[in-house]
Amino acid sequence: MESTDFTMIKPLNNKRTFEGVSDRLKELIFDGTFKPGQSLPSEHALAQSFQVGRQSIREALRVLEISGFITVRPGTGGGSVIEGTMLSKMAGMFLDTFKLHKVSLMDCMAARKIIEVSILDLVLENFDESDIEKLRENIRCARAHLSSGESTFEDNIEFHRILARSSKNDTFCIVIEALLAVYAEVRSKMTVTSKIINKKVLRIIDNHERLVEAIEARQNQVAIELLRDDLSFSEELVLSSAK
Amino acid sequence: MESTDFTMIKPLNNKRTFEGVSDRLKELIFDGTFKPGQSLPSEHALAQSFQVGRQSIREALRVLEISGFITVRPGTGGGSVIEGTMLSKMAGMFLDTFKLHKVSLMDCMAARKIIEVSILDLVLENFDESDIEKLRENIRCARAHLSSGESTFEDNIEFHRILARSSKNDTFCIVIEALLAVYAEVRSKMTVTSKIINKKVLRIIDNHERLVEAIEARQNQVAIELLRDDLSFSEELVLSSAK
DNA sequence: TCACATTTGTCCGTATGTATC
DNA sequence: AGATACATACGGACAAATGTG
Repeated sequence: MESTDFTMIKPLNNKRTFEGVSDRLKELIFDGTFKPGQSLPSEHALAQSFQVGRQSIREALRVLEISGFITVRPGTGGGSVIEGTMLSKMAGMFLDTFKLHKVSLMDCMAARKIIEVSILDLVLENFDESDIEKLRENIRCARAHLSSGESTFEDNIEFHRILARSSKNDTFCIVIEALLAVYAEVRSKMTVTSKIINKKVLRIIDNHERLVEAIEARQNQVAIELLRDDLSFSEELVLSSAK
Repeated sequence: MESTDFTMIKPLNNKRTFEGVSDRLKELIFDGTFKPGQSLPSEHALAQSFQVGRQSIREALRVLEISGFITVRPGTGGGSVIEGTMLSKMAGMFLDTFKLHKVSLMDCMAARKIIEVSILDLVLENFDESDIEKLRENIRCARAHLSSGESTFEDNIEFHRILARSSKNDTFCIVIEALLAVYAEVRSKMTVTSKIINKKVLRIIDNHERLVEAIEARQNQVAIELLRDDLSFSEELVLSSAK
């Protein structure tokens, strides 16, 4: 300790070093200094800029990585690339929360039913032709996969994603993404004989198609009933397999 | 490299070391090997157990920490304590997602209105006396804070949290927690003159009280209208201040 | 194909801050 | 107050991955 008074150049923040770094980097991403697609400086460069050790930088990057702000790749030209969306990480964390809190599947499916039906109201108010086209494309895709013997699981998930987007409300998109993650996790663990599932899958796709028609024709009540059917069917499927 | 064949003691996983560690620790928390309130072994002990360096352990712990699985405290007897809930971290990440995706406040408040009204249906089916008592206690608390000049902001947030819990559906609790985080963030940035806000706050509390009465009396339609009023009022408040 | 530079991934040794006893 | 145990942080070193000439 020399006599010169080092009146707190850093200790004024009670945060840990890596927290200060990750918070600062978050700010810079939020305010657009670093844009999606761009890369953050290398760990070494960041350590020099922030005047901290590389370990602190790494822990800060770890925070940003699992929060979904960046993806990190090794090697030349690699580094920390700023992501444009946090949706998948967000949904993943939602899933972890469900597991830790041991939320019942029944609760989750019930909530999903209620929320999706609510969303449908918004969809019926706000949809446009391109939404209908995306939904139809999804159905075509699902039929193609079905006939070639591939799984239509992802298509069915995507259908509900597109439906949520058609509401033109981003909040619902995020919420549905999270709920779908739970659904996807459960379904992915289901072992089903393809014979039985084939008939069921066809029913789901046909149901989706009728739903799209009802939406386009603005037959609100019909659409709501069809969506309820669809979700009840998924509910049954999941709850029965989960014993 | 000796001639003895090291047939993959580790490299069989393509994951990074800290990922393997954090995933394994997650499993151990999920399956109840480590229970909430308990502490993980110290970093040094973990490093020895996993046969990896401390830095890898640190990054793994960082992942678990910001995911909400553990909280870390320095000092003797400190360490990594397993948390019982990830709700606040979850809500925080939801907030980050909102910011990064630049979701409009209007969307968020609209979604909240729709979802909370949906929840009210469940509340009216499932509430019991203890829920009513908790809501009343919250209102008493809010009035006390109001008369002593303190902020009733947290009370108002808590009211909606309790309402969500009364639905007995954990999924909605999580979703509402996330939406409330967005609301809280916006409100916390609002600078309001206490004179004006006092009248508004009183109106909110009175409204909450009438809502509780309507729920208890099972006047479903009245309750729904009162909740809509309450949320519309919040919506106005937030949207006007946000320009 | 073969270096070579860059960047992340990992480990070690050491020192410091902090909370508990 | 002192000792202890722990997280926090730094710097150096080397390995592994990846793109470039």
